Amino acid sequence: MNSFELEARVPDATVQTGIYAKFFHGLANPTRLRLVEVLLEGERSVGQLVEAVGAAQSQVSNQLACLKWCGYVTARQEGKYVLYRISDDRVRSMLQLAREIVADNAEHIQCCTRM
Amino acid sequence: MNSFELEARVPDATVQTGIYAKFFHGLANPTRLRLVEVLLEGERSVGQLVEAVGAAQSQVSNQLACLKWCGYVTARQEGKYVLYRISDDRVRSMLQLAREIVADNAEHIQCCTRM
DNA sequence: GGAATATATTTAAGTATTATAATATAAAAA
DNA sequence: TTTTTATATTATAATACTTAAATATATTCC
Repeated sequence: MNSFELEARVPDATVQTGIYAKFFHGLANPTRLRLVEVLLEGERSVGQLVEAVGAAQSQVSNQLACLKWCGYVTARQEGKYVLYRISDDRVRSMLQLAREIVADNAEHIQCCTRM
Repeated sequence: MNSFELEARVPDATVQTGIYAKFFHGLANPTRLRLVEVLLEGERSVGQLVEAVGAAQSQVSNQLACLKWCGYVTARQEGKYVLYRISDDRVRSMLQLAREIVADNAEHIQCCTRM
């Protein structure tokens, strides 16, 4: 039984929810979130991103691939460079909203020790 | 060396980013996201949530604990029930924004196979 | 107080993610 | 065409997450 057949047994709401969970998963990693933050300042090459986030080149490349799958970024080749940019500027609003929510609920937020 | 000492060596931006990454991680799981969606309709007991999302009681309880750590929900005891609710209604806006971004970038989004 | 119900915690096994290192590809420069 | 530079892919070991089952706690009802 493949994943399509599996999903057919699950209520629609649940399938849909899975897509958004994956979407949020894109931002659920410090390196990826940092990459998104840097890219919100403008288009960057992989090399520039490696320097900006201070992670290994292969990791940055892998995480960029993940962000691309999730639809956060798009890439274009420019000579020997590959330039990445944010696909949709509303990501900026989403991060801003998250910052506000976290700030205003600081007393409820602790360091997540489980899960 | 504990986590505080470790964090002291990392640039501030990175530490801050970690908090938001954890915050997004709260929504990066289908069961938790579904719980948040149900709770956006109103306060619910654990039992009601178990029925609504169709997961085991212990899992729901664990995921609720995670959402509580992340600051998404707060709980209060009401007799023998524990009632959960969304801490901040702006979570609704965040989910709506995510839906719009996903919808408008459908062509870039594929099923994330790596990471 | 004891049984029943509601919720929380713990444990363990299975699975997925992450970081690192090594290797591969592809464009540009020499 | 060889070398260099930029990026992508793959493999793997370490870690984290998820799920399910078992058990614990806490409240109400009898």
